[in-house]
Amino acid sequence: MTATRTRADAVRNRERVVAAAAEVFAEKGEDAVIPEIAARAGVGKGTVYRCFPTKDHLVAAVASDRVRSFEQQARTAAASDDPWAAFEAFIEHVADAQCTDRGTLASMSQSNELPVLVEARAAAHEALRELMDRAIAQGAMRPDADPTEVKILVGGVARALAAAGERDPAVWRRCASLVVDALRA
Amino acid sequence: MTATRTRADAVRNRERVVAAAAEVFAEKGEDAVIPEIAARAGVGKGTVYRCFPTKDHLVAAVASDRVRSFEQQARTAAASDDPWAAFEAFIEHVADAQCTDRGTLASMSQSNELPVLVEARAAAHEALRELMDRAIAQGAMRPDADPTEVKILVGGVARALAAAGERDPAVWRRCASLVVDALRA
Amino acid sequence: MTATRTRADAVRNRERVVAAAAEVFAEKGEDAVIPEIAARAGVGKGTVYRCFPTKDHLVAAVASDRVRSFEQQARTAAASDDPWAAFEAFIEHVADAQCTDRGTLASMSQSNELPVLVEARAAAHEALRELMDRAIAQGAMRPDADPTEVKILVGGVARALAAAGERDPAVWRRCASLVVDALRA
Amino acid sequence: MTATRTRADAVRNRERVVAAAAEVFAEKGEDAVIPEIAARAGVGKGTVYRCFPTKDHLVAAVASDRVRSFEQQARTAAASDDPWAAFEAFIEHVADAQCTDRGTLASMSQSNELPVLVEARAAAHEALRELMDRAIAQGAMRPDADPTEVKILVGGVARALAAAGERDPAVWRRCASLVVDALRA
DNA sequence: TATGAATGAGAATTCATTCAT
DNA sequence: CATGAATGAATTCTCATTCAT
Repeated sequence: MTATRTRADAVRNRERVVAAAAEVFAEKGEDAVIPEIAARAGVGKGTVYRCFPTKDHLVAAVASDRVRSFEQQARTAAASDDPWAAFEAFIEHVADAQCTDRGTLASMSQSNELPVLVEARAAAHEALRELMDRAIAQGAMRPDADPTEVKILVGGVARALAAAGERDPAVWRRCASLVVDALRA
Repeated sequence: MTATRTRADAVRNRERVVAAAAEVFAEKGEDAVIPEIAARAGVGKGTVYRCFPTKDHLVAAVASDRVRSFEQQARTAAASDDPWAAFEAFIEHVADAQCTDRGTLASMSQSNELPVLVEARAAAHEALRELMDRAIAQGAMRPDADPTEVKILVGGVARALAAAGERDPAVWRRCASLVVDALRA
Repeated sequence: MTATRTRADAVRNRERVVAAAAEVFAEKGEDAVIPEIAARAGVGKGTVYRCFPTKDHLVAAVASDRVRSFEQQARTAAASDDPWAAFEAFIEHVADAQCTDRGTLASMSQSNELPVLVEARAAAHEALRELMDRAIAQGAMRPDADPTEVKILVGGVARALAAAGERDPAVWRRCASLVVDALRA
Repeated sequence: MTATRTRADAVRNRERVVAAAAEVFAEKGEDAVIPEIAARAGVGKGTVYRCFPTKDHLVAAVASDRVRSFEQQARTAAASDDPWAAFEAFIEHVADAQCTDRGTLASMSQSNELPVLVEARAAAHEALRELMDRAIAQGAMRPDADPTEVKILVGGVARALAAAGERDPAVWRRCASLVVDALRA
């Protein structure tokens, strides 16, 4: 019971750290530093290292949170009556989310092979595969469409928009639309 | 004579530095360091700083060289009898070039706004616009195709493939093909 | 009753901490850290600090335990019928004990001047002096032999063997034998 | 020629760093830190790292300097007409030198296996072996005397004296005398 | 009282940039 | 001019110690 109380604080701090990290990664990308994350979270550096033994663990935690969220949305989309429409919406959502942080999270975590992130990626890949299989079965998506290439195109658009510093939502919406067009049956 | 000689040496040094930097950026990406570039060029660090006042100036020089090369190829393609076919070849070439250095140069220079690079980007943009205008006029490219989006898609594929550490040329060729498909009339 | 119970728990905790610390100091030497000692003792770090206000106090406690044990053995040896033989056995035992933990405890506590350790050292010194006085009186030990030098030689052999990472018992047995030879009448 | 001038400065700095390191190691032992060494040498931290890529390299440099000096003295002693007397003098000198820095350098470098130090140790070992072989041939040293044990005893005395904080030269002179006695034929 | 979360000073190390030679 | 030695700010990460629960 006493432990529960203490844990509550720790959980709150951990969440603050993750939230602050997400913010700082989004703003600074590769240049994000632990001291700023700690300051933004309102905790000491030591607390960050208590929650995440290395910076990579923190990156993995933030990135896998996002990837897990994509997975959930892909699963929901796959259960839709109109998988193709759900796929279109999914792509748009993913591009949107990745653009929000200027794509920096994706590039930061690219070489991160910590299990939590590796597993999240695999799960998301499976979910996307199922969604696409249904869209193909529906006859709306070209039969040779592959989840790997979708990830490359969508992730690439996010990265490129970030690189260009492009902020106009219309631009990425149009890019997402091109990706969708490329996959249409 | 002495001055000429000296000037010639300086030019040679500058070229060596740029060449060495291109190599090291391609290999090490963000982890490229000045000492290694200087060593690879066979000059002292001081010489690098004589040619380029900051590391960013060196990045801009290397990146703008590449962008200028793309510009030239776009201009040549625009002069082709079959602009659409030339466009397809151009896309493939650009993707290839960016994959060669694993996209690291692109990401390194993304936030670099030095004039030499800004101008090179603008010139390349114009050249690509002309190439695409001709392909559209030819009726082979969708009329609403925009150079901005092409750069985003192609640059994005290169970045994403680099991020994934994807080495298989077949993968990026297939991605490039999807991009082309998305732009076909 | 409650107070007694509590006191009993506290004593048990203190003993656990000391035992765990002795283990960890022996294994890790200077790299021993409080968190591991606490974990090994099955208590929280806070409990360690309740028992010992600083790490030095803990080191002093562990080291003085060992020194006190040496004192007891020296006293027993001094009461022997053959003090010289008892001295030889004592030297061997001490060298053995110090080698067991690779001499790390001795080096860790070398600059520790907390009273508990200072007093233990003084008591052990007295006990050794008595043992040696008897061996000298017996005519087996050189009359000018001094406890200070014995401690230096034996402690030194232990430290040096630890430093060399020497594990072969034959080596330190031979060194101990040289020390004994040097003291023989 | 120009290079020679520059090198002169660098050499001076390197020597300052080594000297400062020897001082700080002697005073602080394992607690010696690079910033203090740099400050004592009157250079920036970066300069220390320019001379020695890691702290271990610096430790190895300082320690091997000393070991090489011991080697030279052992070689000179081995060439003496009276090897036993030279051995006695050598032992006294070594104990003296090791006591000067409270033996801390010996313990710091114990686990350092950088080639410069490994080689210095091996050379010193050979020199000591030759000196002892001559003393044994002279009939003054016990025939079973072994360089390894001598190093253990002498190094041990130095360490133990350091540990005891013993400063009185008479004490270590007497200890050295005991070591010599133990080795006498 | 016991716990362990939080702290933050401080360590090793790196590297862009400056400047004496 | 070229060189590379020197600098020191900045980064990641550790751990003794404190203190809220």
